[in-house]
Amino acid sequence: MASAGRAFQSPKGTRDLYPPDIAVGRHIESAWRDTAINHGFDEINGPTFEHLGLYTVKSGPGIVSELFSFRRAGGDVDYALRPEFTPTLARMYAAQAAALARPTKWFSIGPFFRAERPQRGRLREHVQLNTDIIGDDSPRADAEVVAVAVDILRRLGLTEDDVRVRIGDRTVVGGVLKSCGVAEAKLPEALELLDKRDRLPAEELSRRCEELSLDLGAFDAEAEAEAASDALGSAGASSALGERRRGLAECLDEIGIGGWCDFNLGIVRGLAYYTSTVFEIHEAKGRERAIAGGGRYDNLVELFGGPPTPAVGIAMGDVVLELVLKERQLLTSDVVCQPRPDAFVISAGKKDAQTRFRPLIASLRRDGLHVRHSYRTTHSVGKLLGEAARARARYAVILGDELARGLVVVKDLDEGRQREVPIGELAAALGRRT
RNA sequence: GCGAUCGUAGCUCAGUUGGUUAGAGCACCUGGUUGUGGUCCAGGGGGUCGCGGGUUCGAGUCCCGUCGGUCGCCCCA
Repeated sequence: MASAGRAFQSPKGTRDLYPPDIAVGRHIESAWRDTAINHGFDEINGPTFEHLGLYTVKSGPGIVSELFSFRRAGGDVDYALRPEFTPTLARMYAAQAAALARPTKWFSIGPFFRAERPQRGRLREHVQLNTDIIGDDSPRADAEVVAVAVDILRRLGLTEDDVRVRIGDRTVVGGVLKSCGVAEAKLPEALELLDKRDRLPAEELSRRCEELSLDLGAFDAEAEAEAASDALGSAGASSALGERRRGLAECLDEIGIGGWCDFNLGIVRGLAYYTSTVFEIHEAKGRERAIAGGGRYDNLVELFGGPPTPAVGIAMGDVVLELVLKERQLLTSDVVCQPRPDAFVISAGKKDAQTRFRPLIASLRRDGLHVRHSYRTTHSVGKLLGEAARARARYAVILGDELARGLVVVKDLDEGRQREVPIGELAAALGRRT
C-alpha cells in the first residue's frame, strides 16, 4: 500500500524552506523592508489571488496559459494566483485615490506565481519586492525607485562593479525608430523586436527588420548618440525627446547613484504597458536573468478605474538575487544566521538544580530572553556546553552546587570567561555582555 | 506547452560485462559514570535504489511509462 508520506513531493517549481533557507530569506527581506522604509515608502499588501479578469484586461487572454487560474468547486467565478503586483496596486490606488497623498509611495513583499516550466532563476513560486511611486510624473520619481533598488543591493554587499542598472526610454526609442524609417503603426512590433534582438538568429532578425523597413545600423548609431548626449542637449535629431532621459541622468547623479547606471536605448522591456522610462538590473557580466525590472506606467491607474495618474515602479525577485549573492560569497554564515539564543541553561543534575530548571527557563522567557536547553538525558556539563556552543548561544547558565548560595554560573561562550551571579539578577545579567 | 539531461541514506557520492543479506564520508543519536566547549575513541539508528510496468532464472544496473530536479526553448510580471 502506498504510504501517503512518500506519495507527496513538493509541487514542481516550489521550494520547501528549512531553517537555514529561512535565514537567507529573512536576510534578503530585511534588506528590502528596511531600505524601502528608510526611503519613505509605506508597506501594503493585497490578496495572493485576484479575479482572473484583472490580468486579462491588461494583457489579453493569451496570458491565461501562463498563470495558475481556478474556480472554486461549484462556483462560476474565475480566479488566478497573482503573477505580478502592479494590477493589484493600481486597483488599490484607484479605490482610495481621492484620499491619498501625492505622491503616494508604497512597497509590498509577498509571493507570486507563474505556471511555466522552472529554470535557472525562475520558479513557479517566488517572493518579490514591489516599490512604486504613484502621482509624480517627474524624472526625480524615476530616480527615486532606482535608488531604493541600488541601496538594497549595496546593503547586501554588492557594488557598482557587481551589478548594473540599465535604463532605457520607450519614447526616445520610438522617436529614433521613426527617424530610421519605421511607420508609427509598426512601433509596438519594432519595440518587441528590439527586446529580443539578441535572442534571434541573425537571418531572422534581418528579415524582420526588413519587414518593418528598419535600418538597424542607423538605429544603433542614433541610439548611441542619444545615450551619450549630455544634459545640455548637444545631440542630434531626438534631443527634444531625450529631455526626460537627460533629466533622469541629472537626478541619478544628484543622489549619488549615477555610477551604477548605464543608459541603453536597447532596453525596452517585454511588457506592453510601460510608457517611457524602463529599467532593469543585471549582474554586471550579464550572467543571470534580470535581478530587478520596472518602469513608468502612466496609463495603468486610469485603466483600472482611477483618475489619470502617472506612476513608476520597480520589482525585485528573490531567486536571481540569491543566485548573484551566493556567487559573490555574500551569503556566508557570518552574515546570514539564525536567531542567536541569549542563554542555554544547563542543569548539573543535583536535586535542587532539577527543581529550579524549568521554572527558571520559563521566567527568563517571560523576561523576553531567547532561552534554550537540552532535551538529552545526560547531565555531563562538558557535553551540554558543547550543545550550547553548537546552538550558538551567547551565554551558558549552569545550575550547580552554587545554587545552595543562591548563585548560578554564567559563562560567556564567545570569550570563555565565567562568573557567578545571584539568581535574582540573572535576567539583568543576560541582557548585557559580561 | 516543447526539448536535453539526471534521480542510490538527511547531504556529497561509490556500487565491476545484470549475480547472495546495497556501501563510504559528513550529519544525527548513545556511551567513554557523577561540574566546563565544536576535538578524540567505540557503538547505533536510518535506504520500498523516485514511482509503476516490462525483459530475465535473477534488475540499483537493461527497456517503456510516469513524477520530480537541473539546463535550454516559448514567455517574462
